[in-house]
Amino acid sequence: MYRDKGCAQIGIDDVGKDIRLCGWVYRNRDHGGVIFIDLRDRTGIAQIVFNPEPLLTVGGPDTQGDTHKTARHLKAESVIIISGQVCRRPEGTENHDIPTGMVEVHVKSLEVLNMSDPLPFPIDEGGEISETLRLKYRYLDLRRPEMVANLITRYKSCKVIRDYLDEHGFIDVETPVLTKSTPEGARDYLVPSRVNAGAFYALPQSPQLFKQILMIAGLDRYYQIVRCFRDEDLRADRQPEFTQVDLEMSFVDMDDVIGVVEGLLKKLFYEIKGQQIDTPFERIKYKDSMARFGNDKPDMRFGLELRDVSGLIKDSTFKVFQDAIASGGIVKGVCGKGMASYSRREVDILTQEVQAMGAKGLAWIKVKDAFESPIVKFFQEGTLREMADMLGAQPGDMMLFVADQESVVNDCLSRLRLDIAKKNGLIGAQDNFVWVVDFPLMEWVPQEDRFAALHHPFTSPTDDDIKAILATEDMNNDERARLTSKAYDIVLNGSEIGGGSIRIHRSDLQQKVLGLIGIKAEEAMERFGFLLDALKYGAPPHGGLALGLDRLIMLMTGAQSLRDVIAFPKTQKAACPLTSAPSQVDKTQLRELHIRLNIED
RNA sequence: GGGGCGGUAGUUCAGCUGGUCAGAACGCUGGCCUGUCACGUCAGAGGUCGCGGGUUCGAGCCCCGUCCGCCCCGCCA
Repeated sequence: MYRDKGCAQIGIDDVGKDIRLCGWVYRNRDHGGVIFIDLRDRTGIAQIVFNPEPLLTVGGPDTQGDTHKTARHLKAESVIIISGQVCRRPEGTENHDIPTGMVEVHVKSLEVLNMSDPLPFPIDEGGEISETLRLKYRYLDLRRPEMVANLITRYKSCKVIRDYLDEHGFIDVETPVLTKSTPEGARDYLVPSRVNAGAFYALPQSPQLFKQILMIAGLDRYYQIVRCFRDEDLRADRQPEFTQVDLEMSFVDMDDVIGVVEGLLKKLFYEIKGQQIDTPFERIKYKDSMARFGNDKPDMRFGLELRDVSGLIKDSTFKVFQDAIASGGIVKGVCGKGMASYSRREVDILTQEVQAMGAKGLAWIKVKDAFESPIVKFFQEGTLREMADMLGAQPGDMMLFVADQESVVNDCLSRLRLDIAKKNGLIGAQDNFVWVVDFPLMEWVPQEDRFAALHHPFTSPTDDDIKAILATEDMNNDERARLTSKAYDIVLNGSEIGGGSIRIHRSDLQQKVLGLIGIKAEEAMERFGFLLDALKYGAPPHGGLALGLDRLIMLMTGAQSLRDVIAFPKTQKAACPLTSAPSQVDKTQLRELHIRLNIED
């Protein structure tokens, strides 16, 4: 062993002991005589001291002189090993900002294990560094204490999760990374097969089908902390490869899965953040979430709920609202808390924002002593008062309305609602977990001119809907749109952190549901016939859920980006600045894979 | 695929209406300093203004194209 302890593991109990430490030179303070160096490793920082005169307790003044000279010229991030005596710091020189601030090590010998070149960017400051540079020199970036802390939080969270699931009878089973293209869902990452000319593996978007197969195999309870891949464009909270806490259980219904996951999150937040969260979590129906918050991941830490005023304004003479309703749309509003003082210009900016989301415009009515707006003349005084009541608007607020098709209205107002809350500091400090339940089974996708599964094609309908589906030959569009699934999403502070469902475990029902979303029997057999076959041989009722680990850790650490909780993340173009992946490959490799490139200029 | 913002010293940035605009801070190099902890202090070095083209007497600044990064829409649970 090179060392006796980690840098931050020395303390008042070690005073008087001789000790060896290794680490990186974090900061070097040369006072001409005495030299202080902050020595850093994963555990933290220790102050080591070089005195110009040899300590009385040790011999060799000549070596001491050399040591002092070497210490003076140590460059930042050089790796050194020292031995010396742990001493209590002199009265008045303690540093209460660091855990080891009561002590310091008086160095007797110093060896430079590896001198560092000048750094491409400073790692000892809080200042923002270009992310490309950070990713290119990720090994330096990861030395920063906050990055170390994030990775440690991530590791500890995984350990808590594994321990919890182990205690609840789950076993970790690995599933293939080279697998088959997934039905529905996102674009697959493909891997060409050398030995099967023209054939491709796909990287899994999730182990969905495998975990169902494991249930059919009788594994009873499975989990995996597993890498998943989706070849879609990125966002701050989206990476091309990401990690899921994937779990599946047999002989369960929705409440069982929800119970296990609530227990998991409760334990996780307690162990990692010391935070007590109350279970069971609130549940909200999809339909209600859309109505009250305009999306299926409601941030319920604040009010400002959306209200449908279509009924109220029936008799108004405001043509914009009338036209929207006449063409099948609705009018909804949200309360702009404290925004009655907004200037024309500020309102214009809001208008542009909703227009960017697809709305034709934004109607506003300021609530002051009277109602103020170019459009008040179209409404009865009583109607205006009722609007204000519905929206909870007080004097000083501004009512904001969008009139359009329901989806556009919800889209615009849900974002507007979040904006208003952020700008006005209305977001409560208490974490809010909520289950969104009763999702539609399928939805109409205009671009593809068909229905598609909202969750995925293996999601079970509710018991009533199962009966209805099995009892009829076919269903019309209205009937299909009304089907409800046993799917559930877990939402934390307006971010979806996971989702799952009870699966279909009967072959006949699965066939019918596939039919309803327009997947033909032949196509189904070709793409996931193995699952359909498996359902015929004694598949137990089962269901599960997957948590997005990266996003969860991001929320728990307060990181601004997923990239800050992933050791080696990719840029928005899915590139890795450290390794320069993806990159071109040798022609020979392509030939072996039976691939010829066809790149347009 | 579309929209927005950005790219100037090793780093973070400033650079006005095109004309002392090649600048600051930190870092780096060398010196001084025995109790600092973002030590202090003196001196010095350091630039293809992302890249290509254009307008102009003159471009870091204006125009066109392009590359890269970030945020958002589409896409994606």
